[in-house]
Amino acid sequence: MKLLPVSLPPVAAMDRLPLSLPFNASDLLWRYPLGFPASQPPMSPIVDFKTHLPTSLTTDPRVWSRDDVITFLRWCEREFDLPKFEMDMFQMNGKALCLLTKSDLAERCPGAGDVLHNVLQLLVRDAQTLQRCLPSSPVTPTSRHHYRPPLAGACCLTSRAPVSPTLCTTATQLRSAPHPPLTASLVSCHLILKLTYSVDSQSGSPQHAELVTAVSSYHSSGSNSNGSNQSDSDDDSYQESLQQAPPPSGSPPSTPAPSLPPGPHSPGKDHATAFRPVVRDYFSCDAPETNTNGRLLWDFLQQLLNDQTQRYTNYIAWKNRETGVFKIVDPAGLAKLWGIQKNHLSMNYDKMSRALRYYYRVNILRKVQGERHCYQFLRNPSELKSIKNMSLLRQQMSPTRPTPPPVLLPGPGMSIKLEREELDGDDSALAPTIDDDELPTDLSMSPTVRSRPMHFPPIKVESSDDK
DNA sequence: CACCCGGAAGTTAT
DNA sequence: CATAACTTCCGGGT
Repeated sequence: MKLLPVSLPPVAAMDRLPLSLPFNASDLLWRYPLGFPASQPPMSPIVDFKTHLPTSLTTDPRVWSRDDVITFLRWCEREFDLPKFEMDMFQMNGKALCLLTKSDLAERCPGAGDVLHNVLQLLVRDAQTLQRCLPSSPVTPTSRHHYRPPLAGACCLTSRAPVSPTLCTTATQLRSAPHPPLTASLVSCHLILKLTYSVDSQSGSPQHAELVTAVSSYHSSGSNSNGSNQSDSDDDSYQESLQQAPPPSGSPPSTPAPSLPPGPHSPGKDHATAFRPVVRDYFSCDAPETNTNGRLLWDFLQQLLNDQTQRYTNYIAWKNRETGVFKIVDPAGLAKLWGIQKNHLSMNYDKMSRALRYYYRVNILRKVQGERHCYQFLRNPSELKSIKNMSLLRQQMSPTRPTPPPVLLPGPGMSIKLEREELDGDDSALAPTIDDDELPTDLSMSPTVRSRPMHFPPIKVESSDDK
């Protein structure tokens, strides 16, 4: 009997991707999530079973015909060594199948209901996620906008009823077509916001108005986003229209760059066979639960930093990719982008940098001392995602959170900085070697977590290309 | 004055 | 409802 596709994969499978190792020679790939296609991290067991779906089936079970349902059930019998299904009990299309509860399924196929239910749930959830994922720029709103029901008017940008083969074509084209420059992304953002809000009968609401003006405002400020002061007070310059707004300075012309995960997807049946493998190249879409998709700040920064066409180098750029050191070139501009991403339109560098500082305590980031706007990633993206998984797993598997090991608090007069300098030792290491179990992922101010001292002394970085 | 730091409290999505 | 991950504000240091 094969591994059942249950919701929670074994911890060992999730937290030990090859790339999550401490930084040995082969791990220099760690700053290059976009280099993965050549050496993809292995798929999680959850996702893996989908690769074996009959090619005649789309990945979205909700669009299956009756025949598809039968095909799927036959496949499940084989794939999971299930007892033979009574096919008369499944004279329904995929949509109906998906509506069956676990107990419904258990009635229809005793002993296999759970498996069937899990498989279907995973397929549905994945399909839903992929639909939400359509806009691929990191500078687009995530969760709160895309979790709304698909909207006809927005389908070209966000999602569409799952059956459309045209979307499949569109999605493929989107991936292969020249990637829109930032301006286009923001216009898309604007359109998505407008359309999704109008669904809620909120068009014209203060929030709606604010969103639109904020994007416009960003465009107008983009022309002079040279790192100079551009704080909250620029919210009063909304005059420029989106169409007239110039792209951010130095924004390169459109270039092919299907770089920003996740890619668009729809399971149009005719295209499913050819389409499915392509979609899986975007590993961030492989595991919906772990796809932060730019919602988290570190992920957002990584996406900007690793943009294949380097569209965001005027905002943020690697200083040393190997060591994870990067520089925020345009603090105000980057903060704006982050604000748009999170729909916190009064975001500024002060606030964003506070969020960055919270990463210090969990060893995701550290400051490059003496270098303005320079930070260093201490963990690669795959590690961070793995850690996130572990954290989730822990919460789901144990009713009580394990208490962190006792840590000596620095005395009242002792600053953390001093302690860091005293620690010393593994400074020469390219990157820290911490047991994942030690790494807190909770950024909250909980005293149980906060007391952990930093392990790494501040570093100096060669600043040849920086003043 | 612009960073940078971290405490404290609040917010939002999950 | 609990929690994670910020967001917002701020006083203090460089």
